Amino acid sequence: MTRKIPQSTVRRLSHYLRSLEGFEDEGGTVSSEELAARGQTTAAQVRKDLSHFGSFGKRGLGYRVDELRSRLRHILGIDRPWRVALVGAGRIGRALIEYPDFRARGYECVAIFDSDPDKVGRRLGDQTIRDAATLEEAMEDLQVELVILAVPAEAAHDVAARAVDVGVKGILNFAPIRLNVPPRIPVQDVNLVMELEALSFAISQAEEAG
Amino acid sequence: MTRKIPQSTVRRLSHYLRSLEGFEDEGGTVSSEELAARGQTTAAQVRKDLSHFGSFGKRGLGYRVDELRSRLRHILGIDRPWRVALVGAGRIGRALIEYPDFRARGYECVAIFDSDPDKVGRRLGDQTIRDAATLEEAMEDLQVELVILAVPAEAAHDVAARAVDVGVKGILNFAPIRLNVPPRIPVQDVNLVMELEALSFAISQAEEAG
DNA sequence: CTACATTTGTGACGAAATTCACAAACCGGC
DNA sequence: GCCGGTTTGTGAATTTCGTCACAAATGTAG
Ligand SMILES: NC(=O)c1ccc[n+]([C@@H]2O[C@H](COP(=O)([O-])OP(=O)(O)OC[C@H]3O[C@@H](n4cnc5c(N)ncnc54)[C@H](O)[C@@H]3O)[C@@H](O)[C@H]2O)c1
Ligand SMILES: NC(=O)c1ccc[n+]([C@@H]2O[C@H](COP(=O)([O-])OP(=O)(O)OC[C@H]3O[C@@H](n4cnc5c(N)ncnc54)[C@H](O)[C@@H]3O)[C@@H](O)[C@H]2O)c1
Repeated sequence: MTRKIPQSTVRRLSHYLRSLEGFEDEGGTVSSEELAARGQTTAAQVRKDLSHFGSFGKRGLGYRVDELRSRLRHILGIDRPWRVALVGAGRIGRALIEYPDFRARGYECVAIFDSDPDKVGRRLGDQTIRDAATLEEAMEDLQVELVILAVPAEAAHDVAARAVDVGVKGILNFAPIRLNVPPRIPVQDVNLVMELEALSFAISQAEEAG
Repeated sequence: MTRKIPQSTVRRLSHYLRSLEGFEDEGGTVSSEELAARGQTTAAQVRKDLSHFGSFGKRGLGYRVDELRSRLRHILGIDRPWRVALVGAGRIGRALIEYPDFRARGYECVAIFDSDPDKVGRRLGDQTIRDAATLEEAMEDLQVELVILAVPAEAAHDVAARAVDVGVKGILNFAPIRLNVPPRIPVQDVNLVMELEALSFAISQAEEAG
């Protein structure tokens, strides 16, 4: 039933969950058709995506909103809190850590690290910025599971390796390089330059076609 | 030759370009094998990706680094500058606008807008923040082509529609909603919550498998 | 010029993802 | 309890994407 799930399916599951959160009628039901209309996909796709994980939903009726929501939360692994650390309290790091939606989804920031002596000791959000030299000790103590990596590219490899050494389970990487970590550690890359390039590609493509 | 290009191909092209920029030997050549080793793909994939756009490269030798680089720039549409406006000078907007890599790649910020009277008139980067009420007029005057949309979700639809009305060609959208713009306007969504969810999904999945 | 070592470009093939289509399940009404 | 209207769940068909394998092209050495 649940084997190799396409990455595109995972993204759609996130979309479905977001759609469901915009629903008032908690006890009500929703059909694959309605769900498809909100994301931009098809009813068949919705059903196929969900069927990878079991068959909740009643024929002739649809899916119960509250049940589907908690199922999706479970599937995405956010039916429990995650202990997150931010490394790199620079521009992007500060923006992220003050973003309330992460915590609302269960991602709880339990530590912030930076190597800049001017930043160490300052407050950011509800944390005091720690010296990056204490990263191993603190991450183990605090049982950090996820790292948001927002340091310059030169430092990213080193930080990632150290975090993995002390048992971190996954990395959200903003540095524009491919991290060299063991394959068992999932790494999610965010590369905003690439997103802009995808945009200008799409535009240029359309212009050429006329 | 050039028909419907997979999104995954576009992302790989960005990677190839980044790899090439790390090359010293400008006049030298690079093989699909070498290029594949730097991204995590195969030599055949590299050749297939490039073949969608023509056949540059010499058999028995490889691709000339400088030529391939300029070809990729052309394909991605970054062989010319793009006129970009930021709307929403909040946390994420400020982080982005001070990020030097955008300009280095040809994305030039020509205007910044915000609706908050406290922010209007302040400097940010090399720009003065403009009143969002003047968005239409200023965008037309400045011939803005791309918009980086970093406003709260409630405001995003409105801003997007207004930008499209005055001729903007594409949108990089950070608001966690699906914009309702005409299909001819490419929209690239960046949703960081979804990236974290993909991470926790991957981890949970691995744990269940044992 | 010929033999040889490379590496591209691409058609054929295979794998993966999406769409189709329909039997099975369910609800409400009577 | 049965009928009619719905909607799911899923094998099969289709489309899209990635890999393979090899002929054609190029450079080099002798
Ligand atoms: N700012 C953006 O909009 C943006 C966009 C895309 C990608 N990025 C990437 O995100 C990363 C951070 O970018 P930024 O703009 O926030 O840079 P920044 O210079 O503002 O912040 C980097 C922070 O990391 C700290 N740091 C450096 N080495 C460290 C180490 N070894 N351990 C702990 N902390 C360390 C620095 O002191 C600094 O506070 C970079 O890799 C950049 O390429 C940034
Ligand atoms: N901060 C993050 O890390 C982060 C991460 C992911 C997504 N986002 C998304 O990015 C968007 C911005 O987030 P943020 O954290 O920067 O919020 P923010 O509140 O710090 O900034 C939003 C800015 O937009 C301005 N604004 C509001 N309405 C406007 C309008 N109609 N026209 C022009 N400007 C307007 C506000 O004055 C404010 O300066 C949100 O949609 C958020 O969900 C933010």
